Amino acid sequence: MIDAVTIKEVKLQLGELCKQKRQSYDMSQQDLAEALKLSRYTIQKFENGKNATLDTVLKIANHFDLLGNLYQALKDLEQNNDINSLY
Amino acid sequence: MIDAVTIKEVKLQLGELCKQKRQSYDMSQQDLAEALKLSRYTIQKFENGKNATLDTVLKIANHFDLLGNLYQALKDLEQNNDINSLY
DNA sequence: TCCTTATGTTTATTATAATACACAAATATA
DNA sequence: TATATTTGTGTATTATAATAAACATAAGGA
Repeated sequence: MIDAVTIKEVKLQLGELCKQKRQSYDMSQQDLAEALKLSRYTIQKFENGKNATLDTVLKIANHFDLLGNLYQALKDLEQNNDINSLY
Repeated sequence: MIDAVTIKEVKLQLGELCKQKRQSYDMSQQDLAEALKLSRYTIQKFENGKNATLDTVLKIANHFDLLGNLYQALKDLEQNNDINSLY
């Protein structure tokens, strides 16, 4: 029996990923905020799993070069090929 | 030379995926809105590529059973294993 | 220890996503 | 054709994400 993943868990994981990617580029929250023309508070809240807008999430994803992969994954899903079915 | 995917394109693709999944379940925008306790206008705007909140996107993803895959993909990315590197 | 930097948190304000209507225009369905 | 259903759009209001500024608290380096 596998526990269902919750929306809250996904948001926390998104924040964790942002933090980890940001640190891997040796950037502070302030650095990332300035690079994306967002406020540090927006980054701060996102990294701690709070709600955000799609634009904010995608700006961050784009900065870490994840937009192409995301787009392709969405295309695959549309053709009823979920990620797992590719193996 | 590959054109970079834009944030706008990702939002449009997200909307398309929502529409396609919704129709595959024979649901109207109204049906989906009621199931998720969102307004039809929110679904309408999302399907047409407008900005939305993370909560809205994840509610929709959850309804179409995509949350687990998304969570795992995020976990993989955190370990520097992007989707492509799995092949 | 002092000084700098990064992060967490608050308050107030602004911008905008979400809601709740209504109504028109398509798109089926009988 | 009619009729019903779905979708697109408009307007006003509400809820909340984003901003801006300040301040506290680490945590790290000189």
